[in-house]
Parts: sequence; C-alpha cells; structure tokens
Amino acid sequence: MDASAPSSSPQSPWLPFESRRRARDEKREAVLRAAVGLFLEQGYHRATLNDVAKRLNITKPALYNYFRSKDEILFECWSLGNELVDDCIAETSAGGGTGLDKLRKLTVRYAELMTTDYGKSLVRFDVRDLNEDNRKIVQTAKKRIDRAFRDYIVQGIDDGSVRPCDPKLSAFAIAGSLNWIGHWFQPGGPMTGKAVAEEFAIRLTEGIATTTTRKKAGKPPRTGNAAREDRSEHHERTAARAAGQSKRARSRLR
Amino acid sequence: MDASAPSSSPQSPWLPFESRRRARDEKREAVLRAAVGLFLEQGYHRATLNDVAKRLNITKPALYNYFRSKDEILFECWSLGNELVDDCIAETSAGGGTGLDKLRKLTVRYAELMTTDYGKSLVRFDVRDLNEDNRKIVQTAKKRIDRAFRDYIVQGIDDGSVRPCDPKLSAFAIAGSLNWIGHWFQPGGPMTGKAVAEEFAIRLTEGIATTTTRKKAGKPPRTGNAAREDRSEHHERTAARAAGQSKRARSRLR
DNA sequence: ACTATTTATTACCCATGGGTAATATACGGG
DNA sequence: CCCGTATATTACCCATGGGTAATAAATAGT
Repeated sequence: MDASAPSSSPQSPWLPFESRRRARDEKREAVLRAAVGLFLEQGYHRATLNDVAKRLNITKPALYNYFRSKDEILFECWSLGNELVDDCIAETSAGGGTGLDKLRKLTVRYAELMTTDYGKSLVRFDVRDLNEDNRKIVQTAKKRIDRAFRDYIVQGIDDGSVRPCDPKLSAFAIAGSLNWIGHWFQPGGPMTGKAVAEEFAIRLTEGIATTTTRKKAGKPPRTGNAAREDRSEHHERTAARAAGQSKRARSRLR
Repeated sequence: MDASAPSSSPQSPWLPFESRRRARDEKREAVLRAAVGLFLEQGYHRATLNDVAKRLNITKPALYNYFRSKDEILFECWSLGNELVDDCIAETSAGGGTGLDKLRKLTVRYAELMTTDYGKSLVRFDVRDLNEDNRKIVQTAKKRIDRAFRDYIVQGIDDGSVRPCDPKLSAFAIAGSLNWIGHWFQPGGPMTGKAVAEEFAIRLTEGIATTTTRKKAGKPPRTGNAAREDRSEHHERTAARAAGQSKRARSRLR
C-alpha cells in the first residue's frame, strides 16, 4: 500500500510552492511531528505556533484546520507517545517469563522510547499546560505506567526472581532513571538509543535481582513459556487506549 | 545572634499594613522563597511576578528593588540550590571512605536535597529560561555535579568497592533516579524526605557494589578513616562557588 | 465547466504579563 | 525639623503570541 513515491522523505508534505495534496491524517501527523520537535527543542512556552507553521511551510491559522488549540497539539503529541508505551506494556505483559524478565523487557523498551521525540514528550511536557480533561487523562495514564513497573516487581518477588523490596520505591527508582533519559539523551551523541537502553536495563534491575548478571551469564531463571519474539504485528491493544478519541492512523511514527 | 523576635515565623516580612523594616537581604531571600515555591507550584511561565508579589503582600514593581528581571530571580533560586549541592559534594569529598562510601553519602544527601524547594529548582527549572551568561553558569555547574558522581564511581572501581562498569552511564542512572525525586516528591506524602533518601541510597548503589547490603549488614568495607560525622559547620566552600556574585547571607534556607 | 467543500492566506483582535516612569511614604541622620 | 536615600505604590507602556474573521485558492463531484 501507500503508493507514495520513492520520495526522498519529504520532511513536510507542504512543499514550498507546489502541489499540496495528501490525506488529512498525514498532515495532522506532520503537524505533530513538527510540533513535538519544536516543543522539545525550545520548550512548549517558547515555541510559538508561528514557529510550528513555519517549519511546515504554512501559516499559523492553517494549523487550526487540524487542531483546536495549542494545548490540544501538546496533548496529541503526548498521546502518541502514550500509545507507544501502551504497546510496550501490552507486549511485555503478553510475553511470558518471570517478573524480573518482564521488568527487564519493559525497561529496555521504555528506555529506548525515551530516546525518541514522542517518548520524551511523556516526561518533558508539563501536564499543567493541558486543559482539565486532558490533564486527567494524562495523570491516569501515568499511574498506569507506574503500575506496570510495580506489578512486575511484585510478581518478581512472588516468583522469586526479584529480591524482597518496597515495590513502590523500587519502581520509582527505576522509572525515574529511565524518565531522566528523556532529559539528557540526544540523538547525535556517542551512544545509540538501543545501546543506552540495554545498558540501563541491566544496571537498573541488577540491584534487585536474586540472580546476578555479572559477566553476561545466560538468562538464568525462566518459569514457563519463553519470551516470544513477535514485536512486529501490533496486536490490537485492549482497553489501554485511554488517550482521547484516538482513532488516528498510527502509521510510521519513528 | 539574630535578635529577631520569638516571632511566630512570619511567612512574609511584609505584614499586610504594618511595620515594614528588616534587612535588605532578608527581603531578598523572602522574595526567592516565595518565587521558588510559586515557580514549582505553577511552573515558571504560568507564575507571574504579580503572583510572587501578591504572596509577599507587595506589588510587582517592588520586586525590582531586589532583582533586575524575572529570569534573574529564577537564576538566583537555582543558585541557592546549587550552593547546597556544592556543600554536599564538598562534605562528601572531605570525608573519608571508599569510593562506594562517598557515592552513598552523596546519594543520600542529594536525594534529600531533591525533596526541598531549592533542590527541586535544580532539576525542574529550564535552563533555556535564563540569559546566556547564567545559562552557561548553570550548565557548567551541572557538569560538575555529574563529575562528582562519576569520580566516586571511578574511585570505587579503583579501590575495589565498586564493580567494574561504565562510570558515565552508571552516574547517569543514579543521578537520573535522584533527579526524578524532584519531580514526584511532595512534602505532604506518606514518606519523609530522609526516608526516601536513605532507601534510594541503598537501592541505587546496591547494583554496582561489590559487597551486598542485604538485610542491613554492618557497613562492610571501610578503608582508612571512617566517615566523619561533622555536618554541622559549613566549612568554607572552596572555588566551588561558581554561581555568580554570590555574596548573599546564606542564612536559614530550609 | 460550475459549484460545494476543504484548506490555505492575509489582516486583525486582545488578553497577558514583563518591565518602566512618576510619585508617594517611611526612615535615618544631622 | 528637614532632607536625602531607600523602598513602596499607582498608572502606564508595549511586545508577544494565541486565537478569529473574512477571503482566496485548490479539489472533488457531477
């Protein structure tokens, strides 16, 4: 599908003074891509809608064909990121393994997410910039993410793969460390996102694991079904789709 | 000294319609206390100088007797927090112990700092809101903090108290987790700042220590002089005083 | 081709909030 | 008692930027 030309990846669907066609949803997404980039670069309050528009070769009022307000754009950016996290959690929960296995899996995926724009938007944007409704949604979603980490830890303690500890604080410690990646990681740096993610996954779970990973020992304890490797097909996410009227065409977000 | 009355801690030195005397520096600090609180509650951009002034029972232009601009206030808030960190680092470096000892000591102190207003300002405020000069200062200071963590880790690897690892990433992992405390900790919550700090110190260093702390074993390895316990007298900080023309009367900041 | 709909543009509104000027009040000292 | 200085107030300026109205250009359907 998608008979779009072998185009040299036109950053913006609006070419300076040219044919401007294309599906509405693609433009919507293009706006979000431009917005999330600018919001991260400049900060939400310093980045103006004029800036966003300029980056797309259009003018500010055109944006209002796709969004009702600046904070709605912010919310949608966050929302896309949240869908990605939900994917991580859903995949991880679906796959088998001990609590520790799941914790590690989620940690890797989450860490890698934090090196991407939409991932960063989860931790760099300020909920207080949203309207009340959206703020509630975001706060609920954040709780759910925290829950995932915490549940895996509890599960790990139960099945013996994780040493007894305070799940709440441990989850905070791990998630905090990961969230912070979103503050310092820059794509241009010496390390790839994946590399950081894997290193962090080891480092962060090492402290609470019953088994050590020193000197890359083969994954030691594995309860039932081994972790399946299907990360290609996005199995229809369940209720998780907490973010608003998200029916958008989740196409290439990378 | 400080023969101030046994006053019932007047939150603001400007009582509604009353005697308004007091040393200039105290007022300056009062402004900063009000500002840091508001900036944290509302976010720098949503908090207005009118808000700050109102909280002090004065009006906006009065603030300009003490500061030249809003972003200077922001900088000074950050600066006070930075002095506190510098104290932590100086104390820790002065005290003895293995690299791990120092890492733990710094971790505890830093974590606790993150539960205070001025500590939070170090990680919640956006450097991009500062003017170019101050931004440089902040960035330099941040590097120095990172360096402290990293140095202790390296030192620990050398003296055998810390397992071989990438100091850079490990420092990021630990500091990130601590910094995140500044985002979620709220004084009203179930845990005291000190409690969080101690728990985090254990949890975060456990992963890279050569010796385990499971079941609160007495501190195992200790090289030379045991960690001294003098945290009362602030030994004159050295060069560390990177923050601008800081000659302020660092009195009660808590 | 003609028209309806979508999508963009130009030109504007206006609330917000940082910052300033002019002025008033308090204070300390000779 | 009067004056200079420090500190506060009232009243204002104005750049910024989110958002809208009126209008023009492109697109699709018939």
